[in-house]
Amino acid sequence: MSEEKSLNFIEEIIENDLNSGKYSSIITRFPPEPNGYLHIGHSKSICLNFGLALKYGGSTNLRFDDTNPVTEDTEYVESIKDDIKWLGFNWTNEYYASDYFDQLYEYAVILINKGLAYVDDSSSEEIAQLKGTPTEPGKDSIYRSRSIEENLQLFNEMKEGKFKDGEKVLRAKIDMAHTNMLMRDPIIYRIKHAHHHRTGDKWCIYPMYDFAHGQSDSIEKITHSICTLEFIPHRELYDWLIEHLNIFPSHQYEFARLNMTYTVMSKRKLLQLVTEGHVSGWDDPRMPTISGFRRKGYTALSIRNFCEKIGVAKRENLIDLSLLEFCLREDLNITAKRVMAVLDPVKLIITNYEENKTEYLNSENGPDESLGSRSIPFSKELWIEREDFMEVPAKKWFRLAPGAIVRLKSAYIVKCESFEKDASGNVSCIHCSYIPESKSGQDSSGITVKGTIHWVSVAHAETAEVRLYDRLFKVENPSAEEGDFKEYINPDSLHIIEKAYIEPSLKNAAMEERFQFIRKGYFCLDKDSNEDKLIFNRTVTLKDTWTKMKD
RNA sequence: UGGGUUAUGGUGUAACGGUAGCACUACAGAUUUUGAUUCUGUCUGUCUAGGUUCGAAUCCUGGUAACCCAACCA
Repeated sequence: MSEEKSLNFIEEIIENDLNSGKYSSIITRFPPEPNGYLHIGHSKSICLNFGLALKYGGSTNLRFDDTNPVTEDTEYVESIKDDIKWLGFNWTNEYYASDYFDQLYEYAVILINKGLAYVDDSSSEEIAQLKGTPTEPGKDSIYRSRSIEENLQLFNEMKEGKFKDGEKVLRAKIDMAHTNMLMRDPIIYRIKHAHHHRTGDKWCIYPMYDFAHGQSDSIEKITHSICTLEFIPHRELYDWLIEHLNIFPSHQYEFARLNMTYTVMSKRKLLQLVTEGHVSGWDDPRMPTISGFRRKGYTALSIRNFCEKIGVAKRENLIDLSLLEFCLREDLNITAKRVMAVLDPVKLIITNYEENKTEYLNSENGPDESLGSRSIPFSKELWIEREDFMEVPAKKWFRLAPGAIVRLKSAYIVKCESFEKDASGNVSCIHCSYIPESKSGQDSSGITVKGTIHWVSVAHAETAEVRLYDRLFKVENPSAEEGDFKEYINPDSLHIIEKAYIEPSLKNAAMEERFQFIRKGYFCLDKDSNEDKLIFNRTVTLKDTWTKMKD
C-alpha cells in the first residue's frame, strides 16, 4: 500500500462538496490584476487553483481583475499569460472582469431598485469621517435616504459622464454600525475618467473590487473561489451581494499567502525596486518574480514542486529560501549538463607535457548516462581556479599546494612542483608535472588523490561574462524590520565576472539549456547574450560544505 | 478599548480523542574522478494555566501572542 497523502483543508472541503453531491465538478479561477508581474507568491495560488481542478477533474479560468484602469496595462496581461504558460498550466477560459461591465452595471441597478444602493455626493474625506473606526460605529450619510428614482437617475448620469472624478459614488446600503468595516455601506462604483486598456473610453464609472469579484465568480459559476487571508473580511460582503442579487452562489475560501526569506513579496514594493532602479527590471534575476526566477535559470518543475512542498494552510508563514533552492537543485542535478568553466583563473603549466600537443579527452555530461559525453581539449597550459591553490595549505586541504597532488577532472593526476608570484605578491603561475599513466578512464598509476579540480585549456578556451547573484536583502524578513525595507537591500547582490574561461563546447549553448559548471554551481545563458558575447547567469550555487567548514 | 483569523522543532506541514510523523535546514559518518550527488545517523516541537477523560496537540474554560480590517486599490 502506498502511503496516503493527507489533504489540505481546501481539498477536504472540495472532497466533501463532491461526495455530498453539492457539486458534480469544480471550477476554480486565477484572478490577477494586470498591474504588475507575477511573483513566486502567485505561483502558490496558480499551482493551487490549477492543481485542484486537475486533481478533481474540473476547470480553471484565467480572469484578469481589471477594474482599475489607471494602474493596469496590457504589458502586464501579456507577461502574466506568459508566466502561467511557462509554469505549465493551461486555462480553460480567458476572461476579464471588464467583460462583465455591462452586467455589473445591471446588477448595480438591481440593487438600487431594491433600495440597497444609493448615490453619495460626499467627498472621500467625508465618507472616511462618517465611516467611524473599528471601535466606534459610523454614521449615516445625508444622501443615504435618497429615493430609488433619484438614485437611478444619478447613477445613470454618473455613467453618462455628467460628473467629475470623485464627485459621486454608488454605495451599497448595508449598516453603518456594522462591526465589519467593509459592511459600512461600501463604495461599489466610482467615477474615473480614464482610458481602460480593454474597454477604452466606453466607461467612466468602474466597479470596485468587491462589486466585481464575487459577481464575476458567480457569472463564471466558480464553485471554489480561493484567495488569500486578507480577504476574509470581504467574504461577508461577497456573500451579501450574491444573496441580494440572487445569483449563482460561489464561495470564497482563504489560505495564507507565501512569504519567503530574504525577499519581499508585495507588488507595491517590487514596483518600487523596479522604478527606483534597485534592479534592472521586473525580470531582473534577483527579483522574486516568476520572470526573474525564469531568467535566472529556475525550472518550472522546481517551482511547482516547491509549491507542492510548502503546503496550504491558514497560518502566517515565512518559508526558507533554502527549500526553494533545494527543489531547484533536486531538478537541475538530474537534468543539467556538466561542463567546465574557470571563473577566477590562474595559469597552470604542465612542465613534462609536450609543447603544442592537444589531446581530446572524453568526459561524461552528467551522472545519468542518458546525458551522453563529449570530448574536451587538453594541453600543456591550463586555466584553473585561483581558489584551488593554497601556498600554505589549510587543515584538511584536498586541493593544490606546493608538493600536493590532485586530479584534473577527466584528465590526469598532477603534482605541484613550484609556483611564481607577480610583483604584488599574487600567485601568477603554477608549475606541475603530470603522471601519464593516470589518464582518466585508463588509470594504471595506482595513485589515489583526495581532490579533483576543474580546468580549461588556455589555447582552446572561450570567454564569457558570468553574473553571480546573491540574495537581494541582507535580512530574513525585510518587511518586518524597522524603517524602510530598502535600507536592507544587499549591496553585493550582483557580482559580474567580465571574463571567465569556458570550455569550447559552451560556445554552442542554447538559451533553454541548463549547465552545471562543475564545482561552481548551475548556470544558464542570459537573454542579454549575443553571438559575440556569451553571458551566463548563476542560477544557484552548489551546496558547499567546504567553505562552511572553514568558518 | 470593536470585529475577524491563527498558534505543533530553526522553517514549513501532518496527526480529525489512542505511538507527535514527513520535508527543508543544521550537525556527524560512509561512498565519491564535482568538498556536489547518493546513503546512514543525530539534535530540536504541541503558546500558557486550569478542567473533562482510562487516555488530550485534538474537547471545554480563562489567559497570552501574532496577523488582518477605518483606499473612490486589488
